[in-house]
Amino acid sequence: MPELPEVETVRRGLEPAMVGARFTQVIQRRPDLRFPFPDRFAERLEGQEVKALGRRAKYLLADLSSGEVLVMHLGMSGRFLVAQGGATRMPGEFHHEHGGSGAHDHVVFGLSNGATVTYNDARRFGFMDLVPRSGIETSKHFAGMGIEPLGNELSGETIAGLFAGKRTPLKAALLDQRLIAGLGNIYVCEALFRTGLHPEAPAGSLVGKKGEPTDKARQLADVIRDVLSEAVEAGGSTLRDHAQVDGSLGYFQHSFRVYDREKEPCVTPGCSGTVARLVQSGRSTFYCPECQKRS
DNA sequence: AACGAAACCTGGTGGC
DNA sequence: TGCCACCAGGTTTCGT
Repeated sequence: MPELPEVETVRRGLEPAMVGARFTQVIQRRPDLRFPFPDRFAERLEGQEVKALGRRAKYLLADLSSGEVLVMHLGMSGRFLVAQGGATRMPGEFHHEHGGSGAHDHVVFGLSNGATVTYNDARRFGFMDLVPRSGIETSKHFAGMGIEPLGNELSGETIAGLFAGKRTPLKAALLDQRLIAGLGNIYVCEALFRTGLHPEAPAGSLVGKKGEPTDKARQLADVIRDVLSEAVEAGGSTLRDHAQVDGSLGYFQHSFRVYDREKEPCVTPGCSGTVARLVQSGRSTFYCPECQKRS
């Protein structure tokens, strides 16, 4: 589910249920997800108040009164569902057979406000960790992480600095979380299409002779911000299941221009091209060969 | 150093 | 209908 817009959507959904509440009971149903849970995971959470819920790239960070931060990553299939306490469960809203709930509910957080937050992850590529707030920037998850694409750092200049001299394809450079952190396969495809850049063009081709950004580099920075913002606004993208913590759907998938549109006509007005698919470092890239020329 | 492929796991789908 | 190969929003690890 999760690139940056989906994670941000989850954060916004979890915030009212978690912030200001204490963990009253934490049920951890297995010893590991992608990685082992930290020692005494449930005990270190129980009794702690969630002071704030933040996001960095594709990570969720719950600030705890203990001074620790609950770090959560959703991997490919991680989902959260919030059930409000007290209220009778809405029949069929979620917890139905294929709703992503039940078989792969790995963690259940009971909160002092009566809410129940369930983490479900069929493929278990997600993980959770507890790290001290102080020094979180240098903790293993965040040391070396790239810039936040919705933050102030992203610009043509920073892209030029990050991509200078790189022969690696633009697609790979944009997926590299050490450079820009938060983009994934969908939004990279969409951003390259909107900018009219070929996914196999070398990253360094966005940098001028004196290290200055090309026009395309500046345009790409704007496009990345736009596409991510629009997706957040739409509640993320829903590919196989709900995107939001109340079981509702994101709808940005309806705004995809190239992603998963192989063989469909290019949406650019007047373009007679057809969306093509290629595989780069093991992942599908969708693009329009007419609009996105190697430069 | 830099790159790509494979690995991790389960489930859905499309083609026969 | 049934089976199976292939594909999936991510990241780490292992070979070149």
